Amino acid sequence: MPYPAKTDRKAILAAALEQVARDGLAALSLRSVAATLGLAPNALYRYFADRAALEAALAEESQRQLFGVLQTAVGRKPPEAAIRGLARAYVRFARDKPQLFALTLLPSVAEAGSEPAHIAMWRFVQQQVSNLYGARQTPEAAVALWAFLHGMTALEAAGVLGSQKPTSSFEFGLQLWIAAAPPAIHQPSTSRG
Amino acid sequence: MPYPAKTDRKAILAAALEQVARDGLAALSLRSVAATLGLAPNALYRYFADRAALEAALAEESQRQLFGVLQTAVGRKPPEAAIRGLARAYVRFARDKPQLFALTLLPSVAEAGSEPAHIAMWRFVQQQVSNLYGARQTPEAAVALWAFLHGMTALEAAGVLGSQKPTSSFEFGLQLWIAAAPPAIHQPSTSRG
DNA sequence: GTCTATATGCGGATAGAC
DNA sequence: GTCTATCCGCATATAGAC
Repeated sequence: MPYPAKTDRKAILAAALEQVARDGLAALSLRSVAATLGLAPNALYRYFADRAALEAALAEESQRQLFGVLQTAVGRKPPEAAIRGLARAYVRFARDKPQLFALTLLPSVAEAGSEPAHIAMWRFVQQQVSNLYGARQTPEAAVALWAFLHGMTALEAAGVLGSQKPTSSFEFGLQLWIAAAPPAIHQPSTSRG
Repeated sequence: MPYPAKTDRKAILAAALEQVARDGLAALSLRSVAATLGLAPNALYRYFADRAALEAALAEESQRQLFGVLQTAVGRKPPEAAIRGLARAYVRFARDKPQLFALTLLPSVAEAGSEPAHIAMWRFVQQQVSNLYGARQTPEAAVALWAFLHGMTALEAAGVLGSQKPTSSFEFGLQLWIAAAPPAIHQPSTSRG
């Protein structure tokens, strides 16, 4: 083999993800990724059809990472604590890795045979919400919670809050959402039946 | 004068805004704007230092437009109806002009001597919220509402809601937020004291 | 079948002529 | 204030070395 593989999907994704986390998706260039890996400027086209394909793979990876963070934050906590942990982890992820977080809502492409991360993540979130809200209002409540959390990250990232402390608004909205949960379902701590 | 002025800031902004509304900010090119105006590729640099300056001016304009829409939606409605109208208008603006709306949270630069649109808009929103919530919790409540609305637009635009109807979640979250307003202040319809 | 070399087109930005 | 000319960086695409 005169030209053994110098790289693979995994290495490319790792290098690209590092650059995105540092400079943002818009600043990403296939050339710089190739350079990092010691390759010709366009060697990556063998692994990704075009820039869009690479971006989709990066989006998938960002969603996997966010999902992992949320799972860790929830752990085996009872419903309300689980939601609080999840909410805090979501906002923190967005704050700590803003460039990565921006990929979270982009169209993604999972590797063949594996479930897209955003599907599994959304199912997970809905499960946590249903533990607190019951099945009836879960879809609406879950979307509303997600929207609130995502909006908070967007406002904070945009810097439009100015002197306004994000934390107090975060607590305000989250408390408001939790307080609206049906009290009957609020009691049992986990869904073990 | 061998080279009389063929254009001005206003004409450039109008042409650029039209292209942004159609194809998005990322697809905007100074060249295409110049071509639309019948100018050399770099003639715009006389009016804007660089692309970023043009983008900031476009952001300012988008914020002015959004502010106008919100003002119209509120009109002289009583507090709760004003909030509902404002919320609906915000989401509708984002849905109808997504590319323009995306400029709304970008750093903007107002023309010399005039107040930045986002400042005036935020003051306006807080006034509407205070009519319903009273002064005490207004800052937190206003940010929480804005975050929820913005998040809804982001989720809808990203297409992550799938079969989930956005409207029901919108109503759910909005109702939840309104119901949390202090009932004592909920009564008087306007602040005329 | 992976990599290199190369050509083309597009966009941002600057220098200097008029 | 506009023009021509030019440089740079990036993405796409193809031909050819090995």
